[in-house]
Order: sequence, then C-alpha cells, then structure tokens
Amino acid sequence: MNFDKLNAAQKEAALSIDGPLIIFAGAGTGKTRALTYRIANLIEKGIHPSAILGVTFTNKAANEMKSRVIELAGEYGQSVWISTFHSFCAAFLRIEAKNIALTPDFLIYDYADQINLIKDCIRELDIDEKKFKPAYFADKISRAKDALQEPESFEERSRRGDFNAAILAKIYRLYQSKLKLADALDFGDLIMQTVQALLAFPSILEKYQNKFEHILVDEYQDTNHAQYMLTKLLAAKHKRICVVGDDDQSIYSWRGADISNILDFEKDYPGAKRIKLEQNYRSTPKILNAAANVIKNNNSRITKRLWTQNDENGTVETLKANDEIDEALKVAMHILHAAQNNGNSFLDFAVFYRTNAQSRVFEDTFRRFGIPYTIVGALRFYDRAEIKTIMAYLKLIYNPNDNISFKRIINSPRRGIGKTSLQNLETLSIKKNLSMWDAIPFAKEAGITKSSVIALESFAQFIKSIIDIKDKADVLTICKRVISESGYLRELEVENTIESKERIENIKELITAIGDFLKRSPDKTLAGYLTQIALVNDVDEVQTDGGKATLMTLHLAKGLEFDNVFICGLEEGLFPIRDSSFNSKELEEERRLAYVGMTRARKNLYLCWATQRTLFGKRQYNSQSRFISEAGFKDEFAVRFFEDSLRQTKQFNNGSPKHFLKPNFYKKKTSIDYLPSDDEIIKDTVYEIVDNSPYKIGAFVKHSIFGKGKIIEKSGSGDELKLVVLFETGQWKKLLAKVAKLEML
DNA sequence: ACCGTCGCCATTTTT
DNA sequence: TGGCGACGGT
Repeated sequence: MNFDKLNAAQKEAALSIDGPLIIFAGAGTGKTRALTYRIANLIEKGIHPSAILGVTFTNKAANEMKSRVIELAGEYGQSVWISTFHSFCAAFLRIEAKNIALTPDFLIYDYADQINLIKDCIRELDIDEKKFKPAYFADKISRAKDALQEPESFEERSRRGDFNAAILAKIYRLYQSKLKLADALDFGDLIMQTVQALLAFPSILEKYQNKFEHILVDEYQDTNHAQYMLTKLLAAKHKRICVVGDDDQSIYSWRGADISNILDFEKDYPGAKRIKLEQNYRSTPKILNAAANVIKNNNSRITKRLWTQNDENGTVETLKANDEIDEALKVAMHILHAAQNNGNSFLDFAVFYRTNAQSRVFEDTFRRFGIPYTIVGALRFYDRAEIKTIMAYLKLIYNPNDNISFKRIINSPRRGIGKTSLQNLETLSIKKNLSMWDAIPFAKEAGITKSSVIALESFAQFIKSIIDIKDKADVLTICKRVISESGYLRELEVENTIESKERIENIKELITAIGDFLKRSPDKTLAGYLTQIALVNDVDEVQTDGGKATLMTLHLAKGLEFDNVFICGLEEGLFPIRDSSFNSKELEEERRLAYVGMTRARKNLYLCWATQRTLFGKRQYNSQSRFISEAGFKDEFAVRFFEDSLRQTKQFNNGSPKHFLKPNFYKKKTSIDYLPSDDEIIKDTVYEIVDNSPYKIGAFVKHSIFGKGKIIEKSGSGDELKLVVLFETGQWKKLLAKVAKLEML
C-alpha cells in the first residue's frame, strides 16, 4: 500500500486499525481519503472485504466512498458493505424479517406519507386540528424513535404532568398500528426496529457482531441515539470501530442528532485513539481565518485549528444591500461580472440561505438576467404531485394495504368516488380492522351508492390485473401500464393546460428515471425500485461544477464545495434565526451552520445582508448578523462594495450588450439601471480578533445593583463590548462592559 | 362532486 | 406573502 498521497495524520488514521479510533476531521481536510485508504489498507492486511461495514448519512457519501475504495482496492472493494444508516437497516430488516416477525416486503413511508397518516390519526381521535398540527406529531414521534422511545414513554411523561404527552401517546400508538396495518415503516422505524431486533435476538446480534470485524462511521456528530446504539451494538465484540466527525459541523440536533455521541466517544471506548485532521486542502487562508473567527465563539467544542498551504488569493467580502431584491441583484451582478471576465462563460457559484423562502427572489433575479442556475431541495422531483400519484399506484400494487396510497389515487383520475363514499369505506374498514382495499368487497354494506361501488370494483379489478404480474414483470413495464391504463395520463391530456403539459413531461422524466434504474440495478422488480427510491434525495445528485449557480439552504450545503460562495440573509433574526438568540445551544448550532457555509468556499466568500427585508408580507428592519462581525468585519471599517465591480458595472451599463444575456434582459430598461451606491461597503481583509478582556462566557461577575451573575453571551469588542448577564435573581440584562463596572468573581 | 373564494395562519432546517 | 382548509355556490 502506497500512502504517499496522505499527510501524516491521514496516514495514521489509515494505519491505526487495532482498536477504537476517533478522527476529528475539520472541513476540507480529506477525511474521505483517509477513510478509503483505511479500508484499502484493511483489505490488504487480509481482512475480508465483507467483514467491513461503512456507514454514512447520504447516498452521495456512500457512493463516493464505495467508488473510491474500488479505485484503491480493486474488485475486492465491491464486497465492502458501504451504505447509509437507513439503507443498511432496511436491508437488515428484509434479510432478517422472517426471524424477527416482520413482513420482508414492507413499504418505506416518507415524510409526506407520515404526515398523511398522522392526519388520519388526528381525525380518528377527534383531536382539535387547529391546536395540533400533523407536523408537530410527526416531529415528536420521529424524535421519540430517534431516542428509541415507545409510546409508553409519553404515557410516563403524562403521568408526571406533561399535558401534551397523553395525546402524543395516543397518536403515536394509533400511528404505529396504522403503519403495521399498511405493512409500512417510516424512517425512524428502520433504525429503531433494527436496534430492537438486535437487542431482542442475541443470536442475530452475535451473527452480525461476528460478521463485521471493522466498522466505520462517517459524520458521527450527526448520529442520533438510535444510530449510536446501532453502531455500539455491532461493534461491541471486536471494538474495532472508527468514527469520523467534526463537532463544529453538527447542524442536525433539531432532528435528533446528539452531539454528545462524538464528544463522549472516548468515554464509551476507553483507550480509543484520537486523531485530528487539521490540514485543509480546500480553502484559502483568508476563508479559513474568517471561519475560525466565527466558530471560536462557541464554547462546547473540541478545539482544532485548521491550517492550509493553499495560496493566499481570492477574497472574503461583505455585501450590504437595501433589501432582499437588492441583495439578489448584487449577487447577480457579481456573477455576471465574473462571467464577463471569464470570456462570458459562467463560473461555479453557490448561493446559500437560511430558509427556503429566500430562494424565490434569487430565482426571479437569475432568470431575469439569464444566469443559469439549479435549485436544490425546494420541490424535489419525487415530491411533485403527479409523480407522487404514479408512485402511489406503484406502492398500492406492491402493497394493497397501503391506505395512504389508496386514498391518493382512488379518485385520481376521477372515478366518481367522492368524499362521502370514501369516508364510509374508511369508517367500515376501521370497524372491521381491515385496510381500505380489503374493505372494498363490503362496500355495499357501508351504504355506498351503487355507482360508486361499481367504480370501486372496476378500480380493484385494474389494480389486481397488475398485481398479477408484479413479480414477473420489471418495474418499467408495470409503471408504463399504470400510466396508460389507469386513465391518469388521459386525464392530463384532456386537461391540456400549460400545467398539465408540465406534469406529463415530469411523468416522462419518471419513465426515464426508471429506465436508468433498470440499467444500473441488479434488482429490477417493483420491490427493488420502491426500496431504493424511498431512501434517495436531491443532494445525492447535486453537481457542483458546470458553470451554474447553485441555490440551496445552508443545511444542504454540508459536504459540498464551490469556488465562490455567497451566504445571504446574514441578519439578526434570520441568520441566526429569531428564536435562537437567547438560547445558547441553538445559537451555537446557528454558528456551526455559518461555519459550515463558510468552509464550503474554495476561493471567494461573500457575506451578504440586507438592511430591510420583506418576510411573510411584513417589512422588517434587521441589523447585520453577529456572524459578520465575528468573522472579522466591522461596520466602521467598511469600504465600498465591489470597488472593482463598481467600475465594471458602469462600463457594463454604458457598454454594448453581451451575448450571454437573454434578449428580454435588454428590453427591461429598468433592470440595468442598477449602480452600487457609496454605502455599499466592503472590507476585504479579515483581521484576527484578539480578545484580551477578562469577560469570558461562563465567567461569574458581580454587579453593584443586580448582584451576582454569570456571563451568558457577549458581542462586540473594546468599548463596544456588550455582555448578556444572567443574574442570581433569574433576570438577565444586556450590559455595555465599559459602563457596567462588573467585578470578576 | 367539483370548483372558486375567503380568510386565517405561520413563517427553519428534513437523512 | 402564500399555502391551506373551510365553506358555499353551481
């Protein structure tokens, strides 16, 4: 094995294969390289590839790791089991189904299915829909599963006086019984039931413990309790577990990720080796410096210092705009200028924002200026109504007990089966403890009109005819039959609107996608397709080059990199988001999100904010985000924004049309009247923030009037140093350090 | 049964 | 602002 391409720390990570190992891998420090060399090294040392398990969070990461392992280790690499947590568990549950009292061909419910099922539960339990939103229950149930908690845990809480817990327990219970009836598992179930099976069946646990001599876990800071237990159980025998993560990039605690998993690893595995990867290969020193300045304001972190040998070029700049439209305009201008300087071809740019709602203005603006862009995650392909409908057909064929799918397609296309008929059928099915599909033969009893009964029966006939071929035919054949014979396509064709044409296009795209699936997948059945599809997402397919601007939320940006990055909406109340300001845990997570965003940039980083913004129909005046000043920018020192571009903008406006702009751009005269004003400010050198003050967060102080207290937050520096102090009395005060005359305790 | 309108509501992130 | 559910008219 040749380790020439590794630095010392990476090499150590690849070679330390005897016991537990934790790798703290900063952003852009080549952790995938270290991991893949580690796996290749294991294989070379004679470990059988199938005795190695690698777990990641995204398919993208899994695929990348797998292909790089194959590159290094050749054919042997094929047999290493590398997959996401969810697909690993789905595979496990199907393999072991018969041993653990589970149907092997269960469906996987996605978020939308979950919400629909919960809506049913809410209605059935007669809960005030105004007071409790489905999303509330979905969140609580998912978090419970992340923590391996059954409905009983809510009942306990309820006994202790938690008011909502009783209702939660009821919903959770009913939800589970409905899932069971539909033979479906949601995302949380995949992990939780795997853990439960391993705990309940020692022989199965032992089998897998023996099988996996080496376990590698990527993004360990994002694991929730259930995932933590899973890896812990599997690794318990050999204790040859290697986890990689970066506590500074933990941004999913709201989704159950438990940062203590990474912080406590060394307690769980005494004697574990610790390696830090700190050499960054991605960004310029300026970018790393700015990012470090931000993240060092967090308290609970394992200190590491990224450094780089990369050349000092590119910039870190701030961009101040008047409002969100102006912000988008300025970003667009910059992209256009960059394109001009690059022979009129667009470069690699990314625009990150905190909330999806912000994307709209960018889309509009980019479209207006003819800037090619892709938007990630807004409306996923598989979330589109027509795709969901076709998928619902496929799911129902696969599993007729799937009520959610049944209800989605029973009257789509219209078959004259209305609300009341459906209601009656559902009530009957609940009474008989049957799925709605199984209740069809009893439709007459349910008081359903004759015409509806006939429609139901002919629908059932159609579905049955396809069920008959579902194991023999491949998924493409089945899907084509569904599309043509269900009448759904015909309905769209008759509609003949712009919208319906678009839907038809999307359906064609689905056919193409299924065709691709057939080409690459060994399992070409409906079952194989549905399993795969439930566990993919849009980020898996993001391409970060090719001269397009990529629009996405900061959360989705993790793991990606771009030459040029705009982080937009850096305003107090938006980023960090409103509620986080007074909760240091949440604020720290926001800060990590900022850190993740900043460290995506290779060459140029722009921190953008707008003094006013229309949010939810209201005009808001925001102040610059603390993350901008933490990054090393001060309002007072601000210089003109894009000094260089200003000149170019003037030339641009006076000059001749550029061919890369769409024609309609020139018709809209107003749109090119843009000139940056003098107060558009920028400072392109990041300075190191030196904090010499004795006021550290967490320090105890005494105030002449308020008494003893603890510093919980601080901002600004020098004479401007502001502190938030929580006093013994329970009240907190914002104080200017210079004036407050605090005594240190 | 279906469609349009009204008014209310929340506004973070989703493997 | 816009997405969604309730309601009422056809």
